[in-house]
Amino acid sequence: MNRSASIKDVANHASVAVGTVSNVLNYPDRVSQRTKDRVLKAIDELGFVRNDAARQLRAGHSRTIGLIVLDVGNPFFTSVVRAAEDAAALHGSAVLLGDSGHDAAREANYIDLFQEQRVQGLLISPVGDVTERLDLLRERGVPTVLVDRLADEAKFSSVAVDDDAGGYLAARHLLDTGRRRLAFVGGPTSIRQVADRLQGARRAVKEEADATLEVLESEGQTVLAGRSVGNSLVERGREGLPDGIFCANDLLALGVMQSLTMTHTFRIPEDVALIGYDDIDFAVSAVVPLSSIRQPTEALGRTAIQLLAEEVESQNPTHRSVVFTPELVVRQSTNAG
Amino acid sequence: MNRSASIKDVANHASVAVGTVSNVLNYPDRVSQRTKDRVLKAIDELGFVRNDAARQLRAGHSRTIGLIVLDVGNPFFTSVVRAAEDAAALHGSAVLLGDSGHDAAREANYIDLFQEQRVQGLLISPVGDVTERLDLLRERGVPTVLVDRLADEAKFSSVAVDDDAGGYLAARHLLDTGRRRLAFVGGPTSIRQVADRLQGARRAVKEEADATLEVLESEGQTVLAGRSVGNSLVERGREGLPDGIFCANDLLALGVMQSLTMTHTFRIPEDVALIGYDDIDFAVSAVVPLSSIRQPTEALGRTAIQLLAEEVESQNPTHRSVVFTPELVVRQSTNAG
DNA sequence: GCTGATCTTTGAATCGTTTCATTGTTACGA
DNA sequence: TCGTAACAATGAAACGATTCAAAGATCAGC
Repeated sequence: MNRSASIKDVANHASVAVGTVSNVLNYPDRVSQRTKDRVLKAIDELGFVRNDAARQLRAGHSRTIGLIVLDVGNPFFTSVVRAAEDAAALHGSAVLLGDSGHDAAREANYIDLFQEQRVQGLLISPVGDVTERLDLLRERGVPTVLVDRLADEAKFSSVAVDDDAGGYLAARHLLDTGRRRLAFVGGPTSIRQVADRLQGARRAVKEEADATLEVLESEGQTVLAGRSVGNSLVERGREGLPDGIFCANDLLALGVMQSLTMTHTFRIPEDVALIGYDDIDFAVSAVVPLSSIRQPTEALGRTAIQLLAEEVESQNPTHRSVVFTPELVVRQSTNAG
Repeated sequence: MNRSASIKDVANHASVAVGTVSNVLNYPDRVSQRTKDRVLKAIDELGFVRNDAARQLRAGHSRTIGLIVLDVGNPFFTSVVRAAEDAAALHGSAVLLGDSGHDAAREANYIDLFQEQRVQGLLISPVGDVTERLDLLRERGVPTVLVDRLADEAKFSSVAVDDDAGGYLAARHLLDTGRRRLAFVGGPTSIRQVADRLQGARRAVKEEADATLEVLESEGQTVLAGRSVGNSLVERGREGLPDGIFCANDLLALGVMQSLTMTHTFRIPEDVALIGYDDIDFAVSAVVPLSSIRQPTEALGRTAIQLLAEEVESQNPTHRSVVFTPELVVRQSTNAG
């Protein structure tokens, strides 16, 4: 590969000054039509592509935003990424995406890389407890917005979804459709999301004097864990069965559904209503389409970019936390009609 | 945010020349311990972070590789991305990830962005037929490797998985376990992957004189499409049923499984064996754990980086195509034992 | 104390773009 | 024809890191 054409080559080829070429690219109105045509022709003939490194060096900052997520494979983050990219594009910025895969070392790598790239700012869904690394960013003056994690407003802006409200929504829906013997499936409760969703469910159940909530702790958040809980329910027989089950995520719910429908002793939703959380793609195509709680991922991504833009523009560092309320999606698994 | 510290600031602060600071960063052995300590202390105190734009401008190229995939949410690509990132890290390069979402405009945006960033090279899983855009890259001399798509070796290197071999593997497995009345579920056959997998299956069936292969075209590649095909099978009753079903992907297979297990008239694998393709996470946690064909995504990502490295280093453009053979994963859905 | 070899450090030049003060050109009314 | 706006085009300086020839320091050996 030959060294690619520079603005100087274009200038020579079009017999103009380098400044003129730059003007064609950045302030086309300042240049006469004749000259513009000549320059554009030269650009085309030489296959000139702007060298962003030089531009950025001169400008002192890039036109990119760093986004580090825990797992790009997770539909939640995929959707956030999409929305962030689109929102950033409106600001004329591009998003550099990093996937930490829940690994602190990878995360640190990306943070360093993005700092060297002089990103305008950073959106990050941090791994574990990373106050040190983040404090360093703050000292360096890199505008940062935490995604899907609440932050000390004195330190960072953040966007998150209210899991307590989501839990309330799910349980309230079960109660509203006449269920009274509720069960919560999820675990371990050391995970904040699980704990919050349970807490929200408890809040709803307290509103009905005759309603109860049983907690069935699961081993993780997988289909298999759900099936295992489901099997233990099946063994109880018809009498002991709850009439409404709220699972901390859709995978668990699908597992529970597998157990209950396999045995054909219980019908969903007639005998037991079932609701999950996250509204993954599979929810709609389950054997019985699964009701769920949908998180406003697009709004999350869009707002994250907006908060970041605010941080970038404002001089004095005032931070905001935006908390979104999730949304109930009713499908057949809770809807006898 | 104050302008961040430059190498010159560090040099002043440590009372050395800028060249010395650069040496500390790039050739620590050339610098005496005393000086190194002073410089490192200054770097620390000033919170200096290399400006990659300046470094890259001087170097003439970046240390990044562009990777554009069709859908980061797709586990196939997620895994390829992981492997590519790890392999690139060994070469001292970072990966810039772009998600085209099957959208040609987004893809074009990323191609332009990455060119302006002067990436060392590009890995791309292109949207549709994009010979024009790619030819432009070739003219510009941007080393490019196609991922998951065979390329004219005169033009590009590429890595791909042999779908014909995968189809053969799946059908051969059904035949090897005694099935003779096979069915292929997939569609539309205009999708290359679907056509190739079918072709491979046909090849295997031809090897057994008494075996037949019926093609059941599906409306797309989703769970619902699979269920719809499954339902039509159930309606046929026991007599007309195939005894081995190969689905062009796991989603279809899960849909077929839903139909067959719901009705409890047919048992998997005793009455019908079922095998999918892709080995998605859900395959193992299906009601009946699903046999599948696993694609060697890690090898794909790793090799793509390697081919790219070859292109970058060699002067004359000789291209290679590497085709991987997928792997059979046997689970309960085809295994009566 | 001197020589020559080895090890350190220096600082100007360079990469490609943008900026902006300056110069050059054009057009038009007086 | 001249003066003067308004508009176009120019090109040197700057951004921050790396490179490398050259200068400076150090030290062993005599």
